[in-house]
Amino acid sequence: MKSEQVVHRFKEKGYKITPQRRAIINALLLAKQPATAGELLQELRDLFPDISLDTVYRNLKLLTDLGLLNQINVKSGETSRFEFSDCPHHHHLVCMQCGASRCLDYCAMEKGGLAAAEEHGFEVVGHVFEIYGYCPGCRGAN
Amino acid sequence: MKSEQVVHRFKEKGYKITPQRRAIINALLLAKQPATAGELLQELRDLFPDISLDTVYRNLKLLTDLGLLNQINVKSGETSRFEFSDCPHHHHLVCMQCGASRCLDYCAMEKGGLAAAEEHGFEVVGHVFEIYGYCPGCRGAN
DNA sequence: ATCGGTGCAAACCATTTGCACGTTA
DNA sequence: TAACGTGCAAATGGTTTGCACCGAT
Repeated sequence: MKSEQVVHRFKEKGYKITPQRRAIINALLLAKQPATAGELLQELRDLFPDISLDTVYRNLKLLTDLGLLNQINVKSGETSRFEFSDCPHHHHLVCMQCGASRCLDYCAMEKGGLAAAEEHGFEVVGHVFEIYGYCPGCRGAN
Repeated sequence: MKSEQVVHRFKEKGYKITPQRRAIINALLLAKQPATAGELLQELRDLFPDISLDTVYRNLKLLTDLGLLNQINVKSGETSRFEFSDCPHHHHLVCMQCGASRCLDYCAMEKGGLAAAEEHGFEVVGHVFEIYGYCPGCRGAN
């Protein structure tokens, strides 16, 4: 997804485009892996020393509500990660040592999960599939 | 799983058995669905008006660390649910309306997820697979 | 000139922790 | 009686909200 497409979606909905918003979008687009609000704040501080964490959260929430971002929840109480949702549907490998989150082009739902859910009369809206473990760099390091 | 088995595991590990502990174990065993700390507190108050939420949390954590409970995380910031882990490995259907959590005898990992993860040199420790949507009772109610 | 967006500070909520006392083994 | 477990209160960490000002449209 390109920055301008996101900006366009914003204008379409009547939202204004601020420098902070552009910066948040760009930081997310440049991120090599799904990012946390805190990580984004760090990077954004370079350009906007005064940007606040609440602005980051507000915009992440807005982008998520617009359906542009996926929110990846790891554990209750742990921080969420965000990524653009336009990439082909996929899930993640989450490293328990370094916290890195790699994308995985395998979807559990496609392999029967959906059918299993609907057997129960459930109307499926979404799903989470996350694998925890240690990435190659961290294996055995602990 | 029976209450006495759990108690036995506790003693084995050198933990003491208190009335509160027994009550928490029983409340979890009786629960019709994975329970939250708050729900458990409510029920426990009948027997122990003075039991505190921290005691519930402490014991849920202990039981989880001993591998006796599964902790089901929904969203970051939302409360976790707990269930005994001795039932055959499975996942959940979580209703976004009423919060009910039904068990599902389908495991995404078994269908190829594990292989997909190991392709990346990842050492798999655990995984989460949760399906969100609306249960039969809540469909269309919103 | 509006009205939405921002920074700041304070509020919130689930969960955790420090401490002194009570209870189990 | 020696740990360990508990209740209480306070701390924590992620996230949200109220408010007054500022900036995009």
